[in-house]
Amino acid sequence: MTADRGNRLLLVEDDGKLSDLLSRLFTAEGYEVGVARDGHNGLHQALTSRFDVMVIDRGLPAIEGVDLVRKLRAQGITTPILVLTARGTTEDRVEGLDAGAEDYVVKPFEIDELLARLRALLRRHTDTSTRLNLGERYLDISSRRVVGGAAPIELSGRESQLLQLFASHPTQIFTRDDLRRLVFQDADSPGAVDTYVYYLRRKLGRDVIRTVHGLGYQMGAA
Amino acid sequence: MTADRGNRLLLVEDDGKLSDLLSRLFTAEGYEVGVARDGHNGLHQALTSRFDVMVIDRGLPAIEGVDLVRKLRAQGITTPILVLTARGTTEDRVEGLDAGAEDYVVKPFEIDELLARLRALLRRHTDTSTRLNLGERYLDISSRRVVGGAAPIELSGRESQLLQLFASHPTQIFTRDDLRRLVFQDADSPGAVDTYVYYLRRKLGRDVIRTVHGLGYQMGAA
DNA sequence: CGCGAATCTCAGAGGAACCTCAGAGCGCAC
DNA sequence: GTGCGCTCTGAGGTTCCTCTGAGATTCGCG
Repeated sequence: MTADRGNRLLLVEDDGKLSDLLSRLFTAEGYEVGVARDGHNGLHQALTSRFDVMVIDRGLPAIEGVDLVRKLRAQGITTPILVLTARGTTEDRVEGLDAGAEDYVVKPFEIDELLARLRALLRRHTDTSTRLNLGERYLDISSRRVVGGAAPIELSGRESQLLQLFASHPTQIFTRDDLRRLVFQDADSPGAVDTYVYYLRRKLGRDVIRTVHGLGYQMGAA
Repeated sequence: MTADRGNRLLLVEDDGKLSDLLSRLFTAEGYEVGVARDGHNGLHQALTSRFDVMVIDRGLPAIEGVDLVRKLRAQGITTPILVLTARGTTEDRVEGLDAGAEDYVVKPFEIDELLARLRALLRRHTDTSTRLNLGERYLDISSRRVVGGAAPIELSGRESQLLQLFASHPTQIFTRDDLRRLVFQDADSPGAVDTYVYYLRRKLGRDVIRTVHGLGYQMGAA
């Protein structure tokens, strides 16, 4: 997950100076960068080569940026796309999202923000999905809800973190100490673990988490 | 464009057996079906809720089918209407169409033909570009009004922009920062986001937008 | 069965996040 | 100019989350 060595990035940007700057920046960050100067070329590269993420400028010759996104999505390409958009009207800024882009950055932008968003994009797209199986129900990580019953059940941040851990390692037995270190910030808050197990049980039913007396807790009834 | 989720269909049919059969058929076809057994009820539902298409029988108690169409059109409702009729004379047909119905099917009819005509009706009428689904209601972007409740609710420009963004991405969670960058011009107006969420909730009900504590906001009841 | 240890349950403190709303500033229409 | 509606600010009140701690309950072993 940490190893972002050699993620392949396609940059579609017509402005020479900006293109140059960005491609060097991305390279310095460890990306393998492919550059296209217009929409046609971008489309061609995207269709003939594999990329992990794309950065596309809105104002492009030949094919406009948002159209390019649309065409790519129409071709079934699901690679995450970040759109660079000039500071315009609200519609301008939102249109990229509607076309199927995952994220957008408004120019002029902070370099650090752009890089952070790229990392977030890759991370988000890497971990398989936002859903974790809970038997009958599932946990929607991004919206922190458990869905599948009559009404969705909302979880707090901690509750969600804890449940995530259990759900992604259904057979593992976690000691209180494991959980304290993995989920809870504070070095010494031994009681908090028990409390949150209790909260989850209260919200989701006693069976979600099993107590292994003397050892710790485990995902229940998997 | 994005949301392929169930077109809402209102069926007004007094004959119990036929009503039952049709509503099940439409549901199986993927429509969200509302049923009324007489003209009064049909009128009431059409005025208080939003539908994408209506199927109305001519021979109705209380208010006759064609009269119902006329009343609906008089109320400014432009939802496409398909009329079912037992009689098939030219005059009948003309009367229904004059009243404002879009299409006409004579009983006994072929199921497939009925469905095909419904699809055609929806396709033709899909000026979805100006409409965004809000569950029971919809946002008319061009007039900046939310329609479908008792009385249409007028929104200001900002309110409309914000709601548009939520409505076109019902599952996405937007951070305050996302919203600030996308909807609000000013780089730093962190409080404005909260204020406009508050305005929308005050006008449209608390549930239109969900708070995800510590993360941001999301379209409510998705 | 009886006892200590482990676990469960829950009220509440403290702080962060959020909601509510009055009002100032601005632009536009008359 | 005057009035009105829209946008955004900022302050105060409220709600929610997190974690603590203490009493009640259950567990496992002799």
